[in-house]
Amino acid sequence: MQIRINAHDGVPIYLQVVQQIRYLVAAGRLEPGDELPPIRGLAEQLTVNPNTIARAYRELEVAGIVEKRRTAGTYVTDQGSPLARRERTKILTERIDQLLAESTQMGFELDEVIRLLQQRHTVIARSQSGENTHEQ
Amino acid sequence: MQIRINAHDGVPIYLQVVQQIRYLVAAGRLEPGDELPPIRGLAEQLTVNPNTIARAYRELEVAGIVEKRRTAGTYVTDQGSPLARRERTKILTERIDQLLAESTQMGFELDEVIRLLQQRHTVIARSQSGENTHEQ
DNA sequence: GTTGTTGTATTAATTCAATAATACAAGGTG
DNA sequence: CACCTTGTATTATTGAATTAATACAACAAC
Repeated sequence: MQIRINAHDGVPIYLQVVQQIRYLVAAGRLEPGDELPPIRGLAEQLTVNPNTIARAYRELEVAGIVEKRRTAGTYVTDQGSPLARRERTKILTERIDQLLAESTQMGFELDEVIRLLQQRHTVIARSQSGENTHEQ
Repeated sequence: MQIRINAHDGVPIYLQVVQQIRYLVAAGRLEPGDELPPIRGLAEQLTVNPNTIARAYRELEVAGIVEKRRTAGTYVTDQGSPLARRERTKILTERIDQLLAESTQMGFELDEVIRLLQQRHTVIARSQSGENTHEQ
């Protein structure tokens, strides 16, 4: 399991783990049914307390990314069953409201926001598939 | 100055003040040139330490929302001079990238995001002009 | 100059999230 | 059963962010 922790960048360790595993799943490097490393194993590998990993796994479980089987380990879920669509829409709506509040505050018009959104989408999509295109 | 503080909702007091003043400015209830209440006055009104209000005002100043005149008080800026467009675009780009990452993670397509964005924009715009529609 | 108002600076107390130490519970396998 | 591996629960420690106590500095009005 390729996970890198940076202890001094302000982002809590458990969050770094959550984010990186989310990314691995999103990228298809971890597929439904795959087993995650046991809590203790990953904790040891990262030189971190098992509770910290347990917390990360718990968050991933709540988010519907993984499921735990009591004494048998932690597995990537079948996806599609992560959260009901209604729930996901609710979360997305919150994020969008926040974005709108800030962009309005900064004096952007709606169509400017949408234009930038589309632009970033293509930029990001390209850098995901292609390889290292530049960012910025 | 109509500001309401909720001491028990997890959001730091200074941030609540910042957000509410930002909102007052955005809504036009506070106009360029208007004077904010003196730090001590607002602190007393909210039963809070003056430093807490000072911090809020400082953040508003950094954000370009207000300016301080040494011993004469704190005033809403002329706006238009808040942050250079390039700087604002940079910030907005960060927010948008974050939104895209999350929405992709949750399985939304770009046009779903845009559709919801447009929808929320009209909903919010309506509730702003109308008056107090429900918040929550 | 004195006084009263404005914002500022320094330091201390407090609170809370993150992490760790440690012990517990459940289930599979010989 | 005995044992090993899995995740869980409880409690303590730590460190950063928030808030407060208190004293300072600048300027305007008298």
